[in-house]
Amino acid sequence: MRAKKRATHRDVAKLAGVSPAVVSYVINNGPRATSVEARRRVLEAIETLSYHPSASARNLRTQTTRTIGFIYYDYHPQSTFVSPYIAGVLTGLSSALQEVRHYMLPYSVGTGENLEGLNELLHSGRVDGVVLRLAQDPPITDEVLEMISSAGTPCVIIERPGATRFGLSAVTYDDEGAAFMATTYLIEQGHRRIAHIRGDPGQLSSWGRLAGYTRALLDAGLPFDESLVRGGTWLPSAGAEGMRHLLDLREPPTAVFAANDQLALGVIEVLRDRGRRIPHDVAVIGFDDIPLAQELLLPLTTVRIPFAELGRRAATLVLRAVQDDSSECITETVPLELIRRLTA
Amino acid sequence: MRAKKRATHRDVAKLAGVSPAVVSYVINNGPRATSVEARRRVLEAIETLSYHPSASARNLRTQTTRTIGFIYYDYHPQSTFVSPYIAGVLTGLSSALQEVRHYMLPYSVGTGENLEGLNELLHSGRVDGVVLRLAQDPPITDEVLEMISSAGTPCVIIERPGATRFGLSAVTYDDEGAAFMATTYLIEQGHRRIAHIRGDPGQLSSWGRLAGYTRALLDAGLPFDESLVRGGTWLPSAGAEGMRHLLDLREPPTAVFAANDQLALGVIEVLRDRGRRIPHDVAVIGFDDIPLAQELLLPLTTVRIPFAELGRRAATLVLRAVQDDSSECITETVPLELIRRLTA
DNA sequence: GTGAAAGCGCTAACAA
DNA sequence: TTGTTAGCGCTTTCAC
Repeated sequence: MRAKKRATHRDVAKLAGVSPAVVSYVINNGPRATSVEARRRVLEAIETLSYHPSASARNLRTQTTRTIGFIYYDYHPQSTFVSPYIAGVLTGLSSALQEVRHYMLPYSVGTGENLEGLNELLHSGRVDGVVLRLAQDPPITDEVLEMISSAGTPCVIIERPGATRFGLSAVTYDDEGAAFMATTYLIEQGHRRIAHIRGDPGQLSSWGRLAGYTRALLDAGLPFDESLVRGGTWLPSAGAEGMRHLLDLREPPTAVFAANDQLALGVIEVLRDRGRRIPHDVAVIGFDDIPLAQELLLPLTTVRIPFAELGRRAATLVLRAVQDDSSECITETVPLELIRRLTA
Repeated sequence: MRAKKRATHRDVAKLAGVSPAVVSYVINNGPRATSVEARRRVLEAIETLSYHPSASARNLRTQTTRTIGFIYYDYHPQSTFVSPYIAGVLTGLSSALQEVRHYMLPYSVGTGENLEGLNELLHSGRVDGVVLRLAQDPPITDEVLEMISSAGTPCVIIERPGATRFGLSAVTYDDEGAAFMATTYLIEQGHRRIAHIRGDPGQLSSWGRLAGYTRALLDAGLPFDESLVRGGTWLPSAGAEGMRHLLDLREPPTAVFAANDQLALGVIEVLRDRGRRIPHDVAVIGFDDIPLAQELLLPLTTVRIPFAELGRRAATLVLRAVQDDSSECITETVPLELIRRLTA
């Protein structure tokens, strides 16, 4: 059954009694006009033969593939896609591409041999362009950027501004501004002692969020109290430990701004164990808006990062760059939003 | 810069002073042997020209693409990849493919027009085979299966046994058996009143898990008490509501087997609010082992579904089917494991 | 062990 | 409006 050979455009042409060129004109609606009659016959022949153009032949002929690579850095080879961050981007990117009949080819880098594979991917013409989502720090980053830049493949970076050195477009967001917004919101609610659980100091986001928190305090004329800043990783356990320390303070905070939702989860667990009421005794704000945040018994107030939107915008930018070689490279910053739920 | 044309095998041949055929022999290590000297010169020329073979040309010539499609059903277009289920499969599948230098092309179905796109994907020769991960019930399923089957593309189904009607291989797991195992474990711990929070009755898993729970009770000579079965969706809220009812019973259960981890999360929140100690007063077991399960302050005892492993096995099967057209179709069942943590 | 040449299936330039 | 044909870059058969 699979032995039966697929029909080609020649078969269609023969059956329809036209030349192969006309078949192409009909399929592609151009670049030449066709008579109504010819068109009808071709369409009919296509139908009866259940003809589908060969993607490989088209790709070769047109030197284009309708495919965009999604290059991502592999933090945890065991569970890459499980991270809501990459997953969200992937969702937006793939659906945006699918809407315009393009395909997405995910490719993970992180190990040396994958890097060689990436080079091949970039140079083999398998993709028309790429979207990049790398971690913000590891040394691999520059190597990858260098590789992509020198391959000349149109590229858009997600979540990493300032790749301007390589002349690449980017879609990013403003950690500092959002942290400022979240903290200011707490202040407006009347809080005066506001703690911050920070993330991994090895990642830029962590610093941006800390900076926004600090600026909000200073702007409001509140003192910056170092003992109110805890944490140091992105995991719930750090949130829990941080909160325990904070509660043991002589003057505990009445509100906590956690650098991400996982930390906030840990914070909340401890508050519950200690019998504190949320948000009455202690208010909590997270960051990211992971899916679980709204499914909790006590839905989490948090700053939403619209990951899917990042992916969609990246799709638009990269497609534009593919189409118009001379399009200038720009950095888009998507606005972040405070999602008010029940914890603050 | 991007205007500069890429080198082709002819350029390499010319520079190395050999014929194009030899370049091919060297690149592919065959099918003909080459002299050491010729090989050296070709390799050198490749290096200096930084030549990379064109994927499109190869695909056309060899009628193969080193690409496997991953077709998935789009429950939530907004957050497809966020589901740990699809995400886990994707992780295993993509890394297994990448290891053998293949590519993965995710394609979401769920809307009518995507279905037409799927047909094109299958017939255009853009992929050598596909892996399918559909929901277990929606009507779209049969249509998709029919389409794939008639396209003759090698295909492996994930998480859905009994597609034997279409003669497709499958990788699946045993819900009933695992539920039996989990419940039996609770019985062995001395529990006599064990509740079950079930999932969405529209999905097969939900029934399998209920069946395993029931069988375990009967096997142990315990009565099946209908009032101990609650739930009806997969969401934490159903777990919470179910647990509230259970606690209000005249004789509340001492253990709960939740049909998935989200439900277990809801169960646990309620137990905490009501001041019950876990697992001392009430033991809780979940199902799935979502990433969060082990990050909780009280890590969750649960049945692990090795999603990444499902993906890896599917990769193996589909690659085999692609290579060997006549390979028979088989169903692999991956074993499920009880992960003992702190809630039971 | 190597070269010449055919041809994978398509698009588009050229000619009519 | 249509037919003819070259050629995208590669692999592989055939001839040497």
